[in-house]
Amino acid sequence: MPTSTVENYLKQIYIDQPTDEATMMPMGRLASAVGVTPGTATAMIKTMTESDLVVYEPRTGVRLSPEGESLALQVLRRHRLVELWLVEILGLDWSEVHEEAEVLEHAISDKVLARIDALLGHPTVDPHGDPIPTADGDVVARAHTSLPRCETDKPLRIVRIADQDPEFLTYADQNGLVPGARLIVERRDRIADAVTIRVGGHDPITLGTSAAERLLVEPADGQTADPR
Amino acid sequence: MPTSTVENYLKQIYIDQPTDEATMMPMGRLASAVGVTPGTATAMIKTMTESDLVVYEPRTGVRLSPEGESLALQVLRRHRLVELWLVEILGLDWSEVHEEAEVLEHAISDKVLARIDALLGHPTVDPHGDPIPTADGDVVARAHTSLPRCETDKPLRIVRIADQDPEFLTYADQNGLVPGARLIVERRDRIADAVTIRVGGHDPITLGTSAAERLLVEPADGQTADPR
DNA sequence: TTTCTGACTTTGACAAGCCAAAGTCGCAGT
DNA sequence: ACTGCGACTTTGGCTTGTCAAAGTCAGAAA
Repeated sequence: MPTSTVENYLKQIYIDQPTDEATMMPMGRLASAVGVTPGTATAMIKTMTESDLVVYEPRTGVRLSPEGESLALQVLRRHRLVELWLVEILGLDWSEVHEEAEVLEHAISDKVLARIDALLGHPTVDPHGDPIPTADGDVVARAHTSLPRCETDKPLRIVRIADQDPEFLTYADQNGLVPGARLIVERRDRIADAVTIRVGGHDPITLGTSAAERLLVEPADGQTADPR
Repeated sequence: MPTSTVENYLKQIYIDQPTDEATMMPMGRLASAVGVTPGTATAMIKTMTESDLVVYEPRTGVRLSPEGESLALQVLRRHRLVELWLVEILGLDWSEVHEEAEVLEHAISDKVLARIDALLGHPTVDPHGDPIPTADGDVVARAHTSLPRCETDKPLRIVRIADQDPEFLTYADQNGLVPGARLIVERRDRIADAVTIRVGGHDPITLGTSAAERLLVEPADGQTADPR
């Protein structure tokens, strides 16, 4: 059984994969993702290499082995199911559940997880729209586009908010920017580096591109199922 | 914040208090309760003395300080609420929840605990009949008698099963020996060191005194409230 | 091509917990 | 009062995970 420290390293490496390339994560980035000094990360990754959880190339970076990826997916599954449980059943605010889940994900047994999964009706996405890996490690990712890359004046629906920062999430929530919400891009301004959108009945909002990038959307022409 | 190791030591010291005497727990017993060697316990208790969580007298034993007791009660509250949640909401078997709760009790935040408490309707006893301390550290213990000390032929009700061993609990469950169940003592046999009881509609069962001691009961003359 | 710089690795040290084994104490029994 | 033995404490050592600081490398800049 991996320790919870090892689980965290695995999770961070997995999350860092931008698409699904077999690309290497630089040690510096891993270190700051996990919240340790680079030296610590190097040491940890070396021992994880012994257990065949990762592939490590000095001065290049680190990548998950198949076993490592499978473990990372289990951790992610626990994390996201717990988040959803906290929101749906216990009624916590979606902006604050990430922290809680961060601890709980290392304490939940398979048996309890299975019950929670059933209680929630075998959901496929967490409160932020992130996909929940299945018990056998499949991730059914929804196709989506980052907001700044969308055409203007087309109906869109938010699939996912790719940020865990409570401040950002609270802001999003207050402006109706939750998974499932419908919106259109009114204007894109390259010079101001901003995107103006209109959500449901609300007034238009203007977001900087870097914030807008964290909103992932899909076309909302017909009546596609709500992601939750 | 105390580590989960410290929380476990505190919990074991608290649980060991037979009644509510300010008596000392011998180090040997603490060590085996926590599952470490005596030397480890001595070392740990010394550092806990520094933080004023316990009062330690070399070669005599250890006792909780007021701060220690308050912390122990918080841990116990988490443990027992989690146990009840596992049984009532997730539908796990009461014989197996102790192990699960042992881990979860160190991972649940106050906020989540409060939600679970509310979800369960602010319960006062866990699935084994053990009292759940209130958020501010009060324990409302139900008066009870150990089965072998009861009169024969009087109606009794099980208040509590003072054992966490899954095997014993499964046996108890299969024989209807759950908190709230009614029974009468048919016979006590000093020589055979046994007690014969009859539970509800079941056939009579004969238990050794040491097993019967773990069943705590109260008189069931009138219609007292069910402990759950 | 050489140098410089920033990213990475190595090294030494530390804290928390733990064990095994040696040392010490107190009390029951003579 | 003395002796033994069992319970307790001490000592030395191990593992995991961490940091700080010194050392090294590779690629950008010259």
